Amino acid sequence: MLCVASESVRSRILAAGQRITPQRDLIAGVLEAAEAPLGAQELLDAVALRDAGIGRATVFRTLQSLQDAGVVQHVPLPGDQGGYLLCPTSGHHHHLVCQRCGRVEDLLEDEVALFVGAVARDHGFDIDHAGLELSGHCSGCR
Amino acid sequence: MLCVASESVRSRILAAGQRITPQRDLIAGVLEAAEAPLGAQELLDAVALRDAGIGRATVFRTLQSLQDAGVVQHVPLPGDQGGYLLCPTSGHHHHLVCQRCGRVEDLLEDEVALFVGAVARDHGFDIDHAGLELSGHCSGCR
DNA sequence: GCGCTTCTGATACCTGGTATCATCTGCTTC
DNA sequence: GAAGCAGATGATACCAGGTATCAGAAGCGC
Ligand SMILES: [Zn+2]
Ligand SMILES: [Zn+2]
Ligand SMILES: [Zn+2]
Ligand SMILES: [Zn+2]
Repeated sequence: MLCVASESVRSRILAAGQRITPQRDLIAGVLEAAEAPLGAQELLDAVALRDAGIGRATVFRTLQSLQDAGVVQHVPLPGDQGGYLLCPTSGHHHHLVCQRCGRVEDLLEDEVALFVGAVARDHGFDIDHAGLELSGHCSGCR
Repeated sequence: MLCVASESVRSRILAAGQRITPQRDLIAGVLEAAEAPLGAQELLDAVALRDAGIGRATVFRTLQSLQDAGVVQHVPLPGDQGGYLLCPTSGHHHHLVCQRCGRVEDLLEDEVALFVGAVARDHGFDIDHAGLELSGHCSGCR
């Protein structure tokens, strides 16, 4: 099989008990090569460009599989529906996105945990889900 | 006109330069009476229950108007598309939602600003948009 | 290679939301 | 209180993102 995704991504897919198929390999490869989170339509287009035979449903199913495997995260963005991002690190974490160049940085989860803990304390809540969508302009785009 | 929304909500709509119509009054009233954020379908149903003549487009347009007027906020929720919430305070702020009873509390914006400022400093970003989606269980539902 | 299990593509469908446009109505002015 | 106009409404069609179904195809462990 012609490999499109990196070996590490392929092994993360396998580790989640999922099969490597040419479709998954290609879709993961497209996401891995992207500089910024890809929106649904962007991803569909980019995939169709490389193999027009891949069905719409397969793309969305693969996205779901990759999210389940912790390889891909959906990042909400202000205004639109957000995009999909292939992160080198597995597990739940949060992102800071540059609105101009699309550059993405992972937040320091310690800092996030500190904030969430403080909110939980102040409000007497058990917080078991935090979605953070931070965006702005990076040092280069300011 | 039979008033459904409170006088304060009506005056906030007027203050934003928008007209009071029976439809807006009713939709705002439904949101004002809700205990928890209403999803799109829930709102459509609740509105249709009170006046079946109100069109789908009007409901969504009114939601947009109320958001523009700062009267309603869209709150993202884990899993689904989130819901619409009529807040007593205008302006951009964030929410903490109980997943069980739907209870909503406003976050202390000072605390949010502190966190966002720390992230901005650490990453060298200008952060100009922060969407926070915190949810968990309140003291009563724990 | 074999076979089980999973995956795929086509298609139809669903939800949330927007565009269009002819008609109607809240609000201001007189 | 009536007139007139900007702005709102409802019907309808449309769009994007995403899911359900199902017959057929193909990955992987043996
Ligand atoms: Zn990441
Ligand atoms: Zn940038
Ligand atoms: Zn609020
Ligand atoms: Zn609760």
